[in-house]
Amino acid sequence: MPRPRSALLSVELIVNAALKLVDETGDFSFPRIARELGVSQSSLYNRIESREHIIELLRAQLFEEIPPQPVADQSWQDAARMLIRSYRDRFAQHPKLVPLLVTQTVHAPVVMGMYEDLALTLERSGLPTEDIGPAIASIDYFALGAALDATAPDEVWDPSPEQFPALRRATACSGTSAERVARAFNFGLDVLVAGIEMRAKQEIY
Amino acid sequence: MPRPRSALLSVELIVNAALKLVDETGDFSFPRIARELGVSQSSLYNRIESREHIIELLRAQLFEEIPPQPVADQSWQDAARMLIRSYRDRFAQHPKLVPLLVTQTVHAPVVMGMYEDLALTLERSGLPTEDIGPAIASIDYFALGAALDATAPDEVWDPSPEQFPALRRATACSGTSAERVARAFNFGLDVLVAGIEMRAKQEIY
DNA sequence: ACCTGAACACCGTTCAAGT
DNA sequence: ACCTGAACACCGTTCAAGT
Repeated sequence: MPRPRSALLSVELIVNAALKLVDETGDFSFPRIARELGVSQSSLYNRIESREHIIELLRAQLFEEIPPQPVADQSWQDAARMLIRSYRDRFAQHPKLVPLLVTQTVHAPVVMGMYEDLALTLERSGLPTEDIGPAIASIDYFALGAALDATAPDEVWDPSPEQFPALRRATACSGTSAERVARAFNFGLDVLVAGIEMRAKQEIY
Repeated sequence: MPRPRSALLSVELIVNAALKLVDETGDFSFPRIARELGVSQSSLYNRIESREHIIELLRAQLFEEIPPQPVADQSWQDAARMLIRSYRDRFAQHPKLVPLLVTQTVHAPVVMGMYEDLALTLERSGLPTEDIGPAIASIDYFALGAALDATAPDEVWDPSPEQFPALRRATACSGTSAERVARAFNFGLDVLVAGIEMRAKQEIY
């Protein structure tokens, strides 16, 4: 008797169903994945270990969808800008996934690859070795925060002008929420790269 | 017949119980708050509207525990550094609360007060008006990311040296997790302020 | 080896009922 | 006005039982 041609389930099917649910509803659950795949809830545990495991697989998925681009033949500034941008773009692909990712430590080796590229790039900047780690972390903080903000619902951020005049001036003509986030990201990216450049030149101590 | 001397419940009691549970376990729930206060779960809904409402009250609590310090009699650089630091310190007070806060939009007016101070400070830097919003957002991203990282469990971040040599060099002697985060925060803070200073001087475009 | 059904210990929220 | 108990529709995870 031949063994069954195809199993009902696979890690890939589970991850895809989870991602689809996240994109559509902002979250996933075992019951809903099982329903989506026409399978019982408990059978999922034959392929994956836990909810956290699924989240880790989703993170890896984010880095496998868009292959990393070679970056060695540019100035370190342009290379850094490119890496940070592509990091952000991965999150932008599935914005609703971001909140699920930020509270969990990274295990996926694919993600490490990007950190490695960033480390290599920052070494070219002339930044002292002990500053490379902090620089990577700072960039990570910034990109994560920006990704989280992009997730937030469009809210008319109108903070009672009479109480907060400077804030009103600052947010007066800031356009749509997406434009606001994009401008903030571009600004922060320039400022970070410029700041790192100064630090590398020892112009700040 | 006199009315009861004191109600069994108050918003303050609920918020304090929730914060205690978060500090101890990393989360709160209606059943556990109710048990803590010796009260039925459904009675909580007489004082608060939803789980999200409690989270918003916890955020406000974070800003009321430490009163904001006056900041007008310093250089804008020192003032900015101070504001960003105190922002981060609020999170550090209750690290396990941070993951609950980052995925929810801000409503608390207390928080707006800090943004207003930051806006006033950045105006003094000479930054063009249209850059103030992006600057505040970038700082917010950075501080939030740093706070999230401080929450993460101490993990020996040892990424198989042979695969990621630059990453290994960067993280070689980075000490404890708390030290690592502190160094990253200090580095990023300097870099951000220096970058904003350059931008204000039109030295970058 | 893989899948199912039932069970367990949790959630947030609502609502009729009591005082 | 405030509190309770019961109910509802959800969770993640385990495990004996089937094939």
